[in-house]
Amino acid sequence: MTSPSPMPAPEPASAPWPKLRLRLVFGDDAMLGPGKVELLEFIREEGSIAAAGRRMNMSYKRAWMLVEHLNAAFREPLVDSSRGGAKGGGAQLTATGERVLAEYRKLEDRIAEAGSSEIDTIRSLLRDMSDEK
Amino acid sequence: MTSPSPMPAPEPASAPWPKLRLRLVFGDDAMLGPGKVELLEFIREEGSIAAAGRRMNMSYKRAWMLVEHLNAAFREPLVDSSRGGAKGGGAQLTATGERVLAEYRKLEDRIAEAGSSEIDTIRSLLRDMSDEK
DNA sequence: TTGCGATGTTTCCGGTCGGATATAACGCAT
DNA sequence: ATGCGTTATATCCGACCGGAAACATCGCAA
Repeated sequence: MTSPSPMPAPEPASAPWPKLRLRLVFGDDAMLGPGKVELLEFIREEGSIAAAGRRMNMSYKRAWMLVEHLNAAFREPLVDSSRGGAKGGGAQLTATGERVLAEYRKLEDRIAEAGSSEIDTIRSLLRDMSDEK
Repeated sequence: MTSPSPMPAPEPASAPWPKLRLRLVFGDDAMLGPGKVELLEFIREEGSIAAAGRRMNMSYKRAWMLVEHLNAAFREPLVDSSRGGAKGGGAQLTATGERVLAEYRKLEDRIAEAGSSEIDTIRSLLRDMSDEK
């Protein structure tokens, strides 16, 4: 019988390398990558551009600029922000924003699975990183 | 019946967007992405780091630095270079270099296929790029 | 009506990245 | 021995990026 051990870790936890990052490039300088996506995720959780930026160790200026670029790149804005009000203002994802976020995450999963073979091969060729500074 | 039109284009040719880029991150600043891989490919074709760099509009300094980083990141070097000789010197991929290059390209193909559904969805949400400056 | 907290916007400035440049080392051909 | 073309390496410097900070704006609450 299979061990009933309550292994809560679906991933080995000892081999996060190499980590896969993907970026969608559409146009000369318009792109969607891990950074903007994580920002979207944090905006969704925090309800604020500033708070999301702080959580990512990012200046408000940069966070706001990324949101502006995101909103400009898509037909409909991904982030809806408002000033004033009880809590001073805030921001949340639009339906399109939620959609893009979900789709990107799904894409990540699909890709990690589809490429696991090649990734393993490349990892086997990598230098051991246990002694890196 | 379906039209027997000799549609030769499996892709619309007008919609290369979004283009997918992937990067393998292993460590704090060690990574493998489209840039280094293309450099590997050109070194293989040109037999020279300098020529490959020129082909990519890249200074020799930068090209050489990328090769150095590549060689440092893997157990065995990916590029074997030599100075002097009839043609002044040259560089070519090692067996490991060929392997990594091929594996990365294969990974790209696998991923483009596995993620086509999500990519299409995201593309449908993108602003039309036909009128970009 | 005053205050608050967030968004929106501008200006300033320092660190860093990478190009340009110069130079040395190398090994074969002539 | 000299020349050549490439690899290898150091120095200099301008451009660009992004953070810091200051400030204006907004709308509700007290």
